[in-house]
Amino acid sequence: MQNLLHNLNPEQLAAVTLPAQSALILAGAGSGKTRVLTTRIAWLIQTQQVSPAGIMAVTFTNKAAKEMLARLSAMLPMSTRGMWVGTFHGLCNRLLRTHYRDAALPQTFQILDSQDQLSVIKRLLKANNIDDEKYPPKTLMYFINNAKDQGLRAHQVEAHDPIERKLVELYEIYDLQCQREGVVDFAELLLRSYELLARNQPLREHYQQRFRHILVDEFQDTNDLQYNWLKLLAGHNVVGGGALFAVGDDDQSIYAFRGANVGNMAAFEREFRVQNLIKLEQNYRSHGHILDSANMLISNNSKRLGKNLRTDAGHGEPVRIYEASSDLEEAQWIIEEAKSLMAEGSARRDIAILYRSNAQSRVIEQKLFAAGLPYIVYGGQRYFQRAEVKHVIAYLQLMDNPHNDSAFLRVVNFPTRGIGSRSIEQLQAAAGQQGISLYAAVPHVAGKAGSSLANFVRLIEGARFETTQLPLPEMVRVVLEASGLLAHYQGEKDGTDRVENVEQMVSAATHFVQEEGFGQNAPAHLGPRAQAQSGAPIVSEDGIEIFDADAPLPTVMSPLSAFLSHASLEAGDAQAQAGQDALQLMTVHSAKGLEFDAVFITGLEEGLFPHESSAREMDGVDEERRLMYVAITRAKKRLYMSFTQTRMLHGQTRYNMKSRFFDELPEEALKWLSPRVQSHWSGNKKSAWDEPVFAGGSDNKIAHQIAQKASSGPGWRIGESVAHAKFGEGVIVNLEGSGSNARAQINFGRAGVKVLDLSVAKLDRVGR
DNA sequence: ATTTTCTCCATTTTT
DNA sequence: TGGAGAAAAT
Repeated sequence: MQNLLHNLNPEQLAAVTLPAQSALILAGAGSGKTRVLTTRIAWLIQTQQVSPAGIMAVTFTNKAAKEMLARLSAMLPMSTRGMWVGTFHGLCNRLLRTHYRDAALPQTFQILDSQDQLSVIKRLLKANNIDDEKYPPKTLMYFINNAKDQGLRAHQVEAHDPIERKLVELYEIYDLQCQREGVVDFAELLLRSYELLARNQPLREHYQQRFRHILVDEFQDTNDLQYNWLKLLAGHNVVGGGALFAVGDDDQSIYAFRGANVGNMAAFEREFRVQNLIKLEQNYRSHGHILDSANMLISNNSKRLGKNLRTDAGHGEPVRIYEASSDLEEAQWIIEEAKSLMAEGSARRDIAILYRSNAQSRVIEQKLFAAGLPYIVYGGQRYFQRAEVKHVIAYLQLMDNPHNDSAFLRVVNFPTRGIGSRSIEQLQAAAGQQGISLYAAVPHVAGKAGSSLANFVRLIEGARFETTQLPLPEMVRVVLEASGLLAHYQGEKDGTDRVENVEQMVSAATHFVQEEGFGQNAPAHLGPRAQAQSGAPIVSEDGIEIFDADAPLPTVMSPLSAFLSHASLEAGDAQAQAGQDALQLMTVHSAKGLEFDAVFITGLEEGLFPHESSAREMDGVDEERRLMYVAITRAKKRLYMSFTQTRMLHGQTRYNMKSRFFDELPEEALKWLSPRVQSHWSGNKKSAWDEPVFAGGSDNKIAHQIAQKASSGPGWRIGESVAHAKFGEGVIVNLEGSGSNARAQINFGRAGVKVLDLSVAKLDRVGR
């Protein structure tokens, strides 16, 4: 106990030991948020305020959930059995598996990932003869997910025009189709379990009674449906409801584009009448100059809950800023700097190179490759998303739930077995007419097509009966053989990677069975669920079936069903070599939650960061600023920022101005490394700007004035920076005409792109 | 049934 | 510019 609270700062201690009421913890970057969350749980249990079974902890990613669980089991002497720790989707899946009947789902319902969902939608559009030019599948998918994220079923969505009315209609058909197939998409997991709790009073009360403490991480990322789900579970406005402990940082809200609503923080404070708002402002990560930069930048946002990070570490190194002439030169500079950092003793894995959009990584990768430096790019394809792995999964899905049409179509003719598009069309017609699945429609197709389809059905049935008694990994092994997948990839040239990936499914299954305790002979120490005896449903006084909420999943779910959920909900790691000692390349978004000794923030140009499309969105630039805030606060000791004059984008050279965010940083914390870089289009190699002029703050302004006086006059060139009285600073993007007809197309960034008559417009040269 | 050619697109991402 | 996905050609 003493041990537990040892080394917490006063704010952290206050948060950990709050009374059992709903509370909001505003936790700044690097303020020990996860530590507070886990210590709170441990403290509640150790002081006997609640048993592990009374606790639910919700996260957004599996990684966060795993980390929390790992830290908890290190902290607590007892088992974490009965505690519900997981992602929103994972916990909803658990709820729906346990109460599948009440949720009107088949026991073996399967989870569609985004890929599968899109394929269902494409199929649906085709089956209903909808013009996919007018209704692009992606648009419909976005429409459906958006509605579900707001908790709305098709009939609850208001349609304002004929297009929307059609989308609503298609949403309705989509849900019916999913129900027929026994599949649910990600948003459906949440909506279905929300509706389950909302409509089923005994069930709702059961869980409200049970979870005395619900703790939520990254609360600023919750969408409306997630917030309402939490409200329901926590028994908001219910006498004796549980306590909701929400931890978040409004300044790090960067997922509005996927439905996250920062407003949930303020709503929570108001609706739960939060007495205890605690701010964690002590930062344990970054040096002073870095933190000052972050603080000043974010102070430009309005609508903040308000927070200022502080550190006990000194100022540290200044933030270094570099202007490059091109994206290639920027990449080269990064490599030189990274090399010198490494020469000073930095490990490669402690250096991160961040960018706003994925496309920016290419140039950097090329230069890194040429320099022979090892690197890892985050993001990309996950293990369970790979085509060959999805094929294996499709066979397994059909064995568990043959009505999954997506799975059926994926493998009915893979490896090829003479079932062409004509046969499939026939089958789809039959299935559509009867309102049944493709699998069920097979007997309705006559002729040669019918018999090859029947053979496929026999293959699936055979595999199922053969493997009913087998442990999961052996089941997978049989499927690899029986499906012909393994042979197919073995016979493929350059197929070694695929053979490897496909065979790895067996070890993935082995690993899963051990981890989750599904094996009959799983040793008792392996996991809480392994120790449980098979539990029978408990029937409440109302006669409603309430399973023992601690019932191990094996009692409600077959190992295969569980494994398939796992494959959908935990796509696996994208980068196999993660953790290796290599430079870390990633988008700013994926850097959230991570920290590095040294960080490069690249491409800080108007239009790129902040991104131009953010200008169109409500509070878009504020969100970009929060993104920049996240980027800055990743750095512990060294922070570099760079921008370029020219950049290749979509096959065209673009001339950009430096990001407005530079104007929002404290000058005393910055060190400008380069003068205005010698422009490659200028013949004059010996300009005044070859010498470093910008040592920092005040010098900068003086240099700026001198530059304007020294070089105003005609003879404009593309790429040159200019100043206009009304539009401010801009970059010449194009020149047209000559003499008195000469006009310049100028990108003024915030003011947009203007075409100005050079004989009329008063322009000044700018040396930044 | 596979390979080649064309067309389209282009923030950010987890589940 | 370059990658993915679809249509077209062998």
